[in-house]
Amino acid sequence: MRFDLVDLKLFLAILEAGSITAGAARANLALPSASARVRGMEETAGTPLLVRSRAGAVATPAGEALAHHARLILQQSERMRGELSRYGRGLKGHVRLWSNTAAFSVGLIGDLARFLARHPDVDVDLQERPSREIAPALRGGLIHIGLLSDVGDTLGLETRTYGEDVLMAVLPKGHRLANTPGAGFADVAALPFVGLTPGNAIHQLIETHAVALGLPLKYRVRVNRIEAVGEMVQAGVGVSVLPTADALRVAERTQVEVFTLPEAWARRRLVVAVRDLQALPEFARQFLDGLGG
Amino acid sequence: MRFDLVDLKLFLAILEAGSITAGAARANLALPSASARVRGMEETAGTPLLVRSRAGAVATPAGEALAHHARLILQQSERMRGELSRYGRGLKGHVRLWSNTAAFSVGLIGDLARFLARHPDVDVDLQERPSREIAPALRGGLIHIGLLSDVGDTLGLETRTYGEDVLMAVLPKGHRLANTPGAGFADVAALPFVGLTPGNAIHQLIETHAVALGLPLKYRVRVNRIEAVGEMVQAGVGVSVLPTADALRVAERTQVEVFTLPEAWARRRLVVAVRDLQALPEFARQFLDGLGG
DNA sequence: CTTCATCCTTCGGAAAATCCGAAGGATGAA
DNA sequence: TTCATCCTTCGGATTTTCCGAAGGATGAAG
Repeated sequence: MRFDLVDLKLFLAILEAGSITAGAARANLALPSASARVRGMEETAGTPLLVRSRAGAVATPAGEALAHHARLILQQSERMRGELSRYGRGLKGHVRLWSNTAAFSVGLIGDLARFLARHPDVDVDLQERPSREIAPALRGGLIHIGLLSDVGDTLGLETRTYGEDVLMAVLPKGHRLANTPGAGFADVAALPFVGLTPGNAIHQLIETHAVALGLPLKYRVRVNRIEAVGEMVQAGVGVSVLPTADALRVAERTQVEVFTLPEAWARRRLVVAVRDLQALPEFARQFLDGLGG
Repeated sequence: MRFDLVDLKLFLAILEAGSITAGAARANLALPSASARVRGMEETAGTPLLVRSRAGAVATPAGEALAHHARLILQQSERMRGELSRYGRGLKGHVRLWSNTAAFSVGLIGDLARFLARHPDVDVDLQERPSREIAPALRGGLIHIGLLSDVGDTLGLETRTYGEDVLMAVLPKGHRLANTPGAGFADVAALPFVGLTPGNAIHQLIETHAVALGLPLKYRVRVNRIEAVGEMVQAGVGVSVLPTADALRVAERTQVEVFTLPEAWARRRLVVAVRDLQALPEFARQFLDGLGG
């Protein structure tokens, strides 16, 4: 079969080294073998892949395309090797899990850590994906479990509520707002603000609503670690807004006040979904049991 | 080298067929060859991959993991073959492009169609990704061009403005709001609404701001094609909100009124980014020239 | 213009991997 | 007990792959 993994590895080695000669050496092949392999690939593709010159070889556009895919394939193959070798050393299973961003803030990390501690012989492959990609992946059998927002299309999947993503305000200790009945986002947004770095989904949600209220947030500082938010607020730099789980953790470690935002947009239902509970492997079901426990 | 493509194909064939015997036949191999390959894979992995029984063979958890990766690898390899065969038939280049959702509404599809028509010998691989994934992919050389929101991290990339994603209101012909100076989203959100299907990013943005205004949208109907929105509005079902490009196209084909929403959140700047303009292949630069032209 | 170094290709035989048919268990149903 | 089905093992044949040696091609150096 043409385009075996040796072919792909060799081709990348040639591009990196700049010549077939040097690439062959890197791939532990004799020069004639490398040359023959390249010729074979070019015959199969029906187009030149390398431009040979006095100084060496560079890729044609077709060669670039080949290299692009070769990198992806070899990377995937490397990941596979790694996983399988762990099975050889006693691993019992691999839970494949996709989650939207929100679920990370609702205790997923905690559940995950607890599960991994209790089941040292089960690995978890967790990836963050938009909700709308998760349902098709479940249907196609690509993953075992999905955590997604319930506004998406979950037809034909088995689901149960995982949690709610509710935002909380974080204030310096003793701040008057903490004991003000009826306080809401508008009150918080009017104060100096400790923000997360742009691109963060929660940040964007908050920003959006602040602008909608005609209250553009007054950022004193922007940080990219949740813990840093707590320290900044504690120091009196400003106030902030975090998902419940993060806010409570921050409240444990630093001297701050928190309260739940009453606005409807601060609350989103998250569901855990599987294609077929019966068909789920044992280890995946164990993981499911630990979710939200 | 262990785990060549024949191995992977064979393994999937065995799982589908339910036995090594039948899988070997599907993979055009004699039974002993298949058996030897499976044994070789198991030795390399250091763990059983199949449970043999009287009735056939089923995968162990390790085997499931292998199958998972095998599917991905073979799929990628198939895509590579397809691309390369097109080069054999005269293809000159392949532009790899990731875009966030918003850019689809700002004429990207039009630019794309125009480019493909003018350059029949260049293909475009367009994928929709969140903005925050695009910059790293550019830096890593995974893609040629990225279209993303400028709130993200574009440090070290060459960028220029591509367009703005501005939302417009869509109203039935002759609706009074169309000629009301100072009309805004609050006026529109108070009317019966023609919505897009949940999960759509624009839909979520609109929903968010409606709730923030204390005006939960009154959906008469939800559709998933832009054209259908125009027909619904024309029929007097309700009003809607669409990106400028879509709104104008709808206005051409159906009898509706449109006006731009004045709110700040309805306006987002989009940029086109590359890692290094100099190093860009010729065909990718041509594509770049056509963007926003 | 000649020489030389570098890079690639071609050729032929050796080594290795792969394949297949035949024969030999193992296992559960009849 | 017999039989059918599925898997494994064995030995030889075939095919693939590899490498060293020899042979262009090309541009730089003398």
